[in-house]
Amino acid sequence: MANLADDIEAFLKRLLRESSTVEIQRAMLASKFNCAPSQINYVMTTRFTPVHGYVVESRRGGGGYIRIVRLNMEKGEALHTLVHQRIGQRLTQEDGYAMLSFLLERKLVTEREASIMAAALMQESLAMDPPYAERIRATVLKAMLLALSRH
Amino acid sequence: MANLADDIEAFLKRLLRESSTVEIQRAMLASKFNCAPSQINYVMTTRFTPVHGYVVESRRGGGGYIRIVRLNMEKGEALHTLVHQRIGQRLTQEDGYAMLSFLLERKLVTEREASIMAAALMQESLAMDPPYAERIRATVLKAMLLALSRH
DNA sequence: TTACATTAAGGTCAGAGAACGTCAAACGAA
DNA sequence: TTCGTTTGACGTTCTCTGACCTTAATGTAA
Repeated sequence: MANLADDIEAFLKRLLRESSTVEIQRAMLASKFNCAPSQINYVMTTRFTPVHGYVVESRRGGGGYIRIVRLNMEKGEALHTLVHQRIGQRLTQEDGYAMLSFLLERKLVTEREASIMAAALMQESLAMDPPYAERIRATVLKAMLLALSRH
Repeated sequence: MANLADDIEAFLKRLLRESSTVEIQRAMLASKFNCAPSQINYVMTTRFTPVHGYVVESRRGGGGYIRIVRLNMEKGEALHTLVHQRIGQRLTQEDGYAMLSFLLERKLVTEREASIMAAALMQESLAMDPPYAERIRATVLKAMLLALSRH
């Protein structure tokens, strides 16, 4: 117990109780805990994943940082249930749309938001052969923007 | 974290909220921020590209200048332009995110909406091998829902 | 007027520096 | 042994600078 990773986790979570976002510099934090900088990455990947309710963003280069964002679990409980229990490895378009109308009913998303997501899930947005990521992404974004322009 | 490029970007964008055109002298701006003149070019090429919604014109020699023009578009027009002119057959994550910040700056999307779209464009959402549509869609929807729970 | 020189801009590019990321190997407690 | 932890070497990305280049306006002498 009381190993380094746990200490760093505790330290960060204490900060995250104050505010929903914490921004640190990797080298700073590492020197504060007298460890290798890569230890910070280890803590991020083992303790601050979306499954744990956090999202980690970072930027390299001068002025770089690591930012941890605490997800709103209570408010997002339905969302987390969907993410972690209802959506498996695969998802059909119909099932996806069904979830969207569920989210709409519960007023967890606005109509605009639902239409954005529907666009991203459209068969036409995702079916590509060969499906290189950049091509798919272009199609997806176009679809989402077109969906927006209907409102 | 207080890097120069971000400061200069913020300074210029504040000016660009007042008027749609800003004209500066490179050396002036550089000395105002205590940096090398070429730093200004760096800011231009990384933050004020057409994808970000800006056009930069300049002239050398005596009386030279750098002029930044904010592309001013109505809502429908902006979306239409993005879809039909800025997004080609392929789209990198970087360019996609730049467009999202363009949409946010112009208040054409809310932060929630932008974060949904960012999620759909994430490399992790789209890079799958082999990328059958149903698998991609599952990843994409998970990502979008997680994005929602940040608000 | 022409031609050339000077001065006053901005442009480009390579390289250094500043962060963060990855991964395999070593370590260590249960 | 096993599995989570920890480190260090090496990689990638973003920022920033300085030397050198190009272009435009102006001044000057023939």
